[in-house]
Amino acid sequence: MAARDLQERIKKLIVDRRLPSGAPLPTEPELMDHLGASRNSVREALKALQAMGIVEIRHGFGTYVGSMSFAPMVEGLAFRTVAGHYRGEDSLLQLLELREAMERGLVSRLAGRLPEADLAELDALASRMEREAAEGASLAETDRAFHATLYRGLDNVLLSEVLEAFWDAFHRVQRDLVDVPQDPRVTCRQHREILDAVRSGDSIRAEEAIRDHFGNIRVRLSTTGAPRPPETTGTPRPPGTTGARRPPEPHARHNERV
Amino acid sequence: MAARDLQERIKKLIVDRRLPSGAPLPTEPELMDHLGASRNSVREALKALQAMGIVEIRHGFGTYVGSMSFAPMVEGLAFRTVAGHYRGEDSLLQLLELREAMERGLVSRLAGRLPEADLAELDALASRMEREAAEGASLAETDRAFHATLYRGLDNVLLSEVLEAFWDAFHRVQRDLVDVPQDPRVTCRQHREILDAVRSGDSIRAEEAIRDHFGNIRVRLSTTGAPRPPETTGTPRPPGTTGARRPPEPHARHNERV
DNA sequence: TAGCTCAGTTGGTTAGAGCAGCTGACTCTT
DNA sequence: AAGAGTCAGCTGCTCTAACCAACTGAGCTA
Repeated sequence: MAARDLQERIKKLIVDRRLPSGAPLPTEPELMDHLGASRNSVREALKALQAMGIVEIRHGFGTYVGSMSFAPMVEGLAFRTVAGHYRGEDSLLQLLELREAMERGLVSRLAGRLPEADLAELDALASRMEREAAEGASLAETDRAFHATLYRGLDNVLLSEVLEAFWDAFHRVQRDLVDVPQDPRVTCRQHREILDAVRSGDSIRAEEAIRDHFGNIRVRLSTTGAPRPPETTGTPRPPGTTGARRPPEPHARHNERV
Repeated sequence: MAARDLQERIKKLIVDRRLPSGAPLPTEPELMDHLGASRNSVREALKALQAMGIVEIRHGFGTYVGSMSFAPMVEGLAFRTVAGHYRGEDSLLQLLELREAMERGLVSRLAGRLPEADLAELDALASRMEREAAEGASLAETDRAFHATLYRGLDNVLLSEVLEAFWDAFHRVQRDLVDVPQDPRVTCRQHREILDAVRSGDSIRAEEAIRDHFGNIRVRLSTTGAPRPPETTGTPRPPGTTGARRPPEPHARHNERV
């Protein structure tokens, strides 16, 4: 009766007091008093809120209103993808398609509308990428910056963050799961093409450039083999005990909508 | 040193044992034993995982591998939007733009590719919406079903779920924050137009239909006034105590990337 | 003045007890 | 024998009390 409520009440407290990101929340004892719950329950509620990015906890320092970034979503998305991958689903490909769908829909909107400053920055990033490719260094960070800079011009923070979140989730999973045999030069050329297309203002061409880029990644994904299994440790729990517990049963979803 | 680790280790346990959604996890005492932590710490870790949708807890029954739905993301996204709205940001509009961007990018892909069965279902939904509009009933549920059915044909569960999550977040916030004076007949006509465009296979027209539809919602949003403030209860904490706590300071983001 | 130590704040962790929801088997009634 | 009610024994939930660990700022020391 209390637990779900506590989270709700803490959130209400943040909204009611108009606390901005980074503002200090009451301390645990104060919350115990204010909410009329034990320290334990308060902490569990805070932990859950922390997992949602709503609250930020700093040991020996205090709890604060979180930056509400999408870091937790990245976490959940990445795990979902990894778990699905090991179960033989094409979850990684689906994640890639999600990114592609968003970027394709967006790039046409900013073709020809990007200010010269952003274009110059993208130029610099493309050059850096080429240099890194020549040196055999990792392109990942530059690739991330390229995509982030590209969509910054949309002037929608939420959109940018969601895109970056998807990028993060995809790359984290990709790094952990598959060894991608990539040709850096192709990647560089495709980024150049995206940039050129956007600069020229040709939205059709820009969309095609994005499609080619993702098509390339897609091919790399599909060429790598089946999931590589991790070691299976631990003993599976013996299912034959009495009591309240009902074994396996892929239980019906609880997504009751009100 | 333990807490962050515990979550990680529980996740590893799920992956290593290949537990599918709905599979039972070890009980709290078993986890205490397996992880070498106290009950409290285990519970806090589980609460965090629950908030991320990775784990599902049923009182008096057991803990299970979660459905990994986007319900938690909806929660976080909705809260972020509400908080931003009350701080005077146009967070709700940004959320709407996010939905529009995705749907615009996707609808062109399925123009002309939808099987007749799906088109028939969409027809039925559009009719239902018209009936509801005539009766003065709420269109929300039918609207949700329409959009969900539309993108089901993409055969990408992740994509569908993300879209539905965005829809849910948007409507929950809209319902809580603003009173939208909507003309149901316009909404119905626009859905018909989307359906017709998709059926005809004209992807340009489909994209325009989506843009019109969202443009309509956008107008409705902007006509409503400023944020309606909630009551401000409770006393702001006195900042002048000594000790470890540092007052306000919009702290620097901790998004250190590794 | 520069540096250190220490007190007092913060959250982190552990332990033990009892409460609450659920199931399956047992018992009593019909 | 069939049905309903009860109870034991699982499950997770909440509370209390104590101690540990991170951090800051004031005051002491050199």
